[in-house]
Amino acid sequence: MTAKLPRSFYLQDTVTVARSLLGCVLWRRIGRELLAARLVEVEAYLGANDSASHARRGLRSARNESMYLEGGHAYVYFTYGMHWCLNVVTAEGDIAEAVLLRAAEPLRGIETMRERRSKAKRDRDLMNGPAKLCSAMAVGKSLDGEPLDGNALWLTARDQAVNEDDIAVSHRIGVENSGESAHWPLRFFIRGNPYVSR
DNA sequence: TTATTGATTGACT
DNA sequence: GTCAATCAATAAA
Repeated sequence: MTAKLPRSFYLQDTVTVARSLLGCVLWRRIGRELLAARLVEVEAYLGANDSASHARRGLRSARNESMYLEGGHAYVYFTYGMHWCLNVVTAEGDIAEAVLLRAAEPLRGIETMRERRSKAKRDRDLMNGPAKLCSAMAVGKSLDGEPLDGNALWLTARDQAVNEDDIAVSHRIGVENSGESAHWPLRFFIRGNPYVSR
C-alpha cells in the first residue's frame, strides 16, 4: 500500500503540482468498493490573475469557495447544468489555485465504472474527459471541499515512472473565450497516452 | 430584472 | 462537422 500524498505535496508551485500529478493514482472508496485510476491529463488554474479561472479577478461565491482552501482539498463544481468536474486545490489558504483532473486510465473497479458510464464503448472512453472521470468515480457535490487524504478520496504517488520528456504541454481546453489567458500553456498530459481526452 | 455563458458530453448530419 | 441538454453564476439592462 502506497502512502497518500502528504499535504506538503499540494503546497508546491501549482504548475509543479500539475506536472507531478501525471502518473499519480486517484483513489475513491464507496463503502466496500475501491476504485483507482492513473492520471494522464491535467490543467492548472492560477487564481485571480488567470482570466480562465473561476476565481478570475478574485471572484468568490458559494460555488468556488473551496478553491480558496489550503492545498490538499478537492474543488468539485457543477457545470453546463449537468456535469461535475474535480480539481485538486493547491497553494495556501485564500489563494485560489487548483489543478483540474481531465483524464485518467482506469486501474481498479473497471466493471463498476462501466456501469456508471454505460455510454462508454471502450475502456479508454471511461475517463477521457473531466466530467467522465467524475461520473466513473461517482464524484459529486458531497466531495467538494473534502481533504484529499481522507477515506473517500485520495491520491498516491506514481505507480510507474513518468519522464519529463513524455509530458506534453498545450493550451487549456474549453477556455477559448476567456480572454488573454486562453493560450497559456497550462494543460499537461502524457504524450501518446491513449486515455487522454484529445 | 432579464440575458448570456460556460474548465462538457453525447447524439446526430 | 453541428447542436441540444440544463442550470447557476455573472453580466447587462
